[in-house]
Amino acid sequence: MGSIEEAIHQRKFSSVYDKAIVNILFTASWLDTLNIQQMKPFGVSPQQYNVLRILRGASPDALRLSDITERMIDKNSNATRLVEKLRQKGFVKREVCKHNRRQVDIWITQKGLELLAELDVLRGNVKDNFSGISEKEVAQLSELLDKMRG
Amino acid sequence: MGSIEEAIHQRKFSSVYDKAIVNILFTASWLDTLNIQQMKPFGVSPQQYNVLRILRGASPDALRLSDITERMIDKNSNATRLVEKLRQKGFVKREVCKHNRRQVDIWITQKGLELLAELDVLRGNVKDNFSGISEKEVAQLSELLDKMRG
DNA sequence: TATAGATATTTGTATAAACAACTATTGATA
DNA sequence: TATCAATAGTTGTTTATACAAATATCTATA
Repeated sequence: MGSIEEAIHQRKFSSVYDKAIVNILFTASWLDTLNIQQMKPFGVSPQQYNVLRILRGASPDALRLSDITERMIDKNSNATRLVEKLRQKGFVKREVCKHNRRQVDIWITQKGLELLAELDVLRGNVKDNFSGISEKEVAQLSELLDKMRG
Repeated sequence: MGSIEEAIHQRKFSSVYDKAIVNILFTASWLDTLNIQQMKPFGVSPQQYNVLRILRGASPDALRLSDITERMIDKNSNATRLVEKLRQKGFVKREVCKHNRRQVDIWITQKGLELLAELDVLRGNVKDNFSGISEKEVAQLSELLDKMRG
């Protein structure tokens, strides 16, 4: 696909800043599209996958809904509804917290762990998808993004 | 906000590739949230803003719907509906193409140009929002993103 | 021990995304 | 010049986002 200029048929940007912003948004949309296609056969969306990975990180401990929200990539998403979707499919279990009944504890189930294991295999060695860029450069990309957000 | 590790409370990633992907998605969501808030008072969404900028780039010439789709940041969006929303607000004009009646020509109106001018002022010197990163680094960020997409 | 405020989550609702299916028009060709 | 495939755009439908408002519970304190 090459440069962002080719990708969106735009020859000039008003500044390198503007170009970088467009490039980040475009690349994210591109990644999201790939992810949606890859996960669709498994019946989960990228956001649901993200929640499952968060829960696996804490497993076998539970997380509260607010913990999940804090850790989500997209902070605006509605964790209640995502969790409910996952619960209906049997990938997570939820229970009102006994000590503080405002809170809800959520765990990933065995079925959820198995789904992630399948997806891990499918996603394979992530680096295989990025042959044109070195590990060092990828690390640098992350650093620059961190720096950009201030 | 600092590192992606802080931002989403995650200490370790399975690889630098995985971390970069999460970082791109997170940064895009963060930018989108800022953009939504900034544009809301003007009654346009980031996607609609994107379409208007594309049309300004061609102005005073028209673009066909397919041209707009090709140039959009989010290729999955429905250009028909975005254009219709903009038309209802008077920011674009559309007309079935005379030579090929399957095609639709779309122009940005004076009102649309004025809206963009206002938004340009508001968005100000984009670089002011990114004080922690140099112009050189921002350019490098774009290059790395291009490279990552292969 | 009432009560006001803080906290945690849920629900409502308008708008937008994802993606397939449909319509209209044109171009190629038999 | 009919017919079929290709092209350009539109519409339908399900699901998700954005964000405000509501509910439920807890905590501090007068």
